[in-house]
Amino acid sequence: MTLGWEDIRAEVLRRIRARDWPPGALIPGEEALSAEFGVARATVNRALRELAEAGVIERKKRAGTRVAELPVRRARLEIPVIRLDVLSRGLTYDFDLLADRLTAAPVPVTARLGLPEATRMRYLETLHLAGGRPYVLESRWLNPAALSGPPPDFATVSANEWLVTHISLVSGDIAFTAEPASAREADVLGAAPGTALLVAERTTHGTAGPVTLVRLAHAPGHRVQMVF
Amino acid sequence: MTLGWEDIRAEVLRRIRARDWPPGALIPGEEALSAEFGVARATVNRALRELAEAGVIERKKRAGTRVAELPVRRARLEIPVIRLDVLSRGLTYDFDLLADRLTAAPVPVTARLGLPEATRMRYLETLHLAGGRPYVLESRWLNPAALSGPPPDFATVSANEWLVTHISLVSGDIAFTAEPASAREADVLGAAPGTALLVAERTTHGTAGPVTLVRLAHAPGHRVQMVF
DNA sequence: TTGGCTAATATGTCTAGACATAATGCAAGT
DNA sequence: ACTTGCATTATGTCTAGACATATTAGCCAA
Repeated sequence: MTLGWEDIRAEVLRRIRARDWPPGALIPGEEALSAEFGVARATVNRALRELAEAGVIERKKRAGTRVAELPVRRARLEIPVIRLDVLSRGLTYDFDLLADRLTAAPVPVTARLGLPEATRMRYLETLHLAGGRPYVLESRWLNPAALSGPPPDFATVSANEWLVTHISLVSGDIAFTAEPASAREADVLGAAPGTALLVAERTTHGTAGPVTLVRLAHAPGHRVQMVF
Repeated sequence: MTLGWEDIRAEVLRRIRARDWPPGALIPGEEALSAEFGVARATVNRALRELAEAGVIERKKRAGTRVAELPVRRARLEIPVIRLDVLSRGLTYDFDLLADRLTAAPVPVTARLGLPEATRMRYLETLHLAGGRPYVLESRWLNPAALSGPPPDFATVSANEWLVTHISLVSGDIAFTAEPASAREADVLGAAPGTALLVAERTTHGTAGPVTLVRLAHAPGHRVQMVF
């Protein structure tokens, strides 16, 4: 039975955990390890590259590979389209378009997207329903200039879903916060004002500039789950 | 100038964005692409593997590679040790050990960790301070049986930090929720009761079984930021 | 001492070819 | 019609060797 890159990864990880190679230590080079395990250097490279991506080791050319002092845990969040998120919980999905207008965006919005002040943007407010009950209130500012084709009727296709497949997204970020429900949010989500809501704020940038800033106010009790 | 795997990845991504290869479509095999681009198949493989990890395409043996219908965005959350998190914000770090006792863990705790009811566990309550002000309240249930060596004095080294370097973590999960501050949390964090708090709940499992369940109640206004 | 050049070195990537593995579809037998 | 088994095929991985690139240590000169 010959060794694969996953075996190499496992063995290196074991030695790190066992403190054969303590935090901060320099571990043997790829050449040495490939000789020891009897595999090609590419195989060792693959194993070590994965460990570096996982934050367990740090690699630098010429300087070699060392065990990370304080391993940074990395968890992956999968951000599905809201419709699929709801369906995967075994609930029926539906949504209501509450607002759709073209106005000058407020300063905090343009600032976060890096657009000139008072840029005219499309404001969309969508209430996503799971099993007939409010699930998420989506408040979205959309930069019309960043769209390649004409947008559809957002009362038929949710903005959330259309954008995923029609925007050449390049980069973005998400932030989670806990906020008290505003009067409007409380009303729409069917909760008491001031209730603790999990809020996700996302900005996305495409090839044609900043695309959208969206605020997702989740119904009380919502959990965002991640695995690592 | 010869092409590298990042060039291949970029070109494939461009064609997907440009809808040359629309969602759901089968794209040419590695052999065909390597011929087209004039690179080795391994290079194409590396490029496509990265795209698959990013959720842009889906690969199956024999069935080939197709463009994902609904690309699932994947964001990565880096979970640093709280001390480093605070320091990286330019604030001084400190912590207080508020509680440390050995008791029978309540059912919800043992259930989530998959331990027998009423297992005796160590309960640790740590208040992390940033710039002298409350930052996070850490409430941790620790399974003594899952520790390989003897734990240190948690009044000197925070449990948060010691565990990272001394546990062979295998898997775990995190969930974020928004919750109103309990009387105790409000008191400790210096907020009004009922204030919306961002709460992170983590379970971790090591090679020697379930290790710990921790609840991090963040001070009001806390943001958890992720990039993708 | 300081600055900059150079050579050594570990990782990063590529190639060409090979075998392994999984999933599919077809064919044969019940 | 239904199942079983086999050949096919695309991806997954490995090898051995090569060249590229970043970084460091050491040396030399100002």
